[in-house]
Amino acid sequence: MLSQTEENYLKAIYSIGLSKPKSVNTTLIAKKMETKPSSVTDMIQKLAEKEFIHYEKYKGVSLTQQGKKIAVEIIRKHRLWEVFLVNKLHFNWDEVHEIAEQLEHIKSDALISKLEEFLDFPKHDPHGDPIPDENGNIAHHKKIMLSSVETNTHCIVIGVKDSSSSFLKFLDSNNIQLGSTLKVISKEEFDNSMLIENNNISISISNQISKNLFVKNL
Amino acid sequence: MLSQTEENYLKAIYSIGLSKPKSVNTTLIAKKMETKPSSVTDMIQKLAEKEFIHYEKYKGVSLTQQGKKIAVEIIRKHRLWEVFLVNKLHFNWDEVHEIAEQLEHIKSDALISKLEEFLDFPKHDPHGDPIPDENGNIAHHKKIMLSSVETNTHCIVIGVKDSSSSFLKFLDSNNIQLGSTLKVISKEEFDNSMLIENNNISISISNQISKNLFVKNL
DNA sequence: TAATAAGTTTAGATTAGTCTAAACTTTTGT
DNA sequence: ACAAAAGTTTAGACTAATCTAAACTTATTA
Ligand SMILES: [Mn+2]
Ligand SMILES: [Mn+2]
Ligand SMILES: [Mn+2]
Ligand SMILES: [Mn+2]
Repeated sequence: MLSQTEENYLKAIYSIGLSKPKSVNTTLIAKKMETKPSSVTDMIQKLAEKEFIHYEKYKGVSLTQQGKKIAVEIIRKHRLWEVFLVNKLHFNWDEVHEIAEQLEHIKSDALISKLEEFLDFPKHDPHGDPIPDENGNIAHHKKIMLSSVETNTHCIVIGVKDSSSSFLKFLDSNNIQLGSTLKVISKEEFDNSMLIENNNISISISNQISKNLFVKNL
Repeated sequence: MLSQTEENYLKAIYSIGLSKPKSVNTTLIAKKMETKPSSVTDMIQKLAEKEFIHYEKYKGVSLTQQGKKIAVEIIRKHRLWEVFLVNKLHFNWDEVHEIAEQLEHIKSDALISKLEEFLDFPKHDPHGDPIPDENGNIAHHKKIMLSSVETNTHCIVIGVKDSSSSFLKFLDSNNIQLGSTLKVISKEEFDNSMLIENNNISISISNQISKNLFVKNL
């Protein structure tokens, strides 16, 4: 049975791998895990030994089939628990990540399958990220950033890229949620900020923000 | 912050202390924790150092105020999670202990208070054990064993002493739940077995069983 | 009450996860 | 192309939790 730490490393390697198609290296893992590169080296040697990752000295790592399976299972659990925390316990979407970070390590297949049923087989977590099914399949629908939406077009918010509490609180304070319909009023060429309309209220949004909001066309 | 292991030790010391009013000694803790006495000695020295227990070499241990507070908090979390698993996820009462053993270590005060509210402030876990309130107060109502109920008397099942899966499954197979009304038909002096009636069906019950069922008078 | 048994602690290892400092390899930029 | 910078690994140390074997203390009982 894997330790929590090992599970967290596999998850970190998986998620770095998604955004960085080049090799997942020691420094990136260290940053993600908030630890030192030397600690990472120790751990990846152990994980390679156990055949959860491919590893060649100085060349970075990638997940094996086994390793990927486990990473996705942890992500599935993490996201289901986040749905529970928001939908059932009424946590705000910026408060759930830390707790899910712990809950994702509870070991019980029966628990997660009953939880999924209790939640009515949700397809997305509270930040719009897809929930893998019990076989590890993830529905990756392609993500359009709000920043690339044409002027005078309507769109619906379907996810956030950055789930930091500060970003989510900013969205809350502007009444932007998953499902909100936004209209792009104008774009400022100088700094790529944009003026958008939400609930008949116009808001000015920096490029920093609009790059972190995923939308779909209405 | 306490480790899971430290929390489990404090809980074990607390629960041994309830049944054994004499000193809680190394061997008993080792048995409960399924570990060796030498490991227990190491741990109790650490817990004494941190002032969670009183400890005198060769004389056993007892919880300090701080230690007791933590033990009760863990028990509160354990029992609330058990209620969640049975009432919301529809686990059977014999399946929840192991999972709650993990869930009880999740660190989040907000989580447990929202969970408690979600469950509608339950007073008892699925085995009839009282759930401590957020201040650590436990309602210990005195427990009558079925074995000591008079012949021809009705009573209601309010708890089980032994929550082992095998005992709970036995009760299931005889349709005995918390809240079941039982009538004592007769007692056998020879082996202290008794004949009882449940849902108009009579069942013969060994003393082993009747000593592990808590009831209240109807 | 003194020998034996039972229970407890210590000494010395082991494994997991982490760290710093030093050594080593790869990449980058003249 | 080669020196400096950046990145990675190793060596050695530390803490937490566990173990076995040996030493020690307390309880039992003849
Ligand atoms: Mn999350
Ligand atoms: Mn985690
Ligand atoms: Mn339990
Ligand atoms: Mn536990």
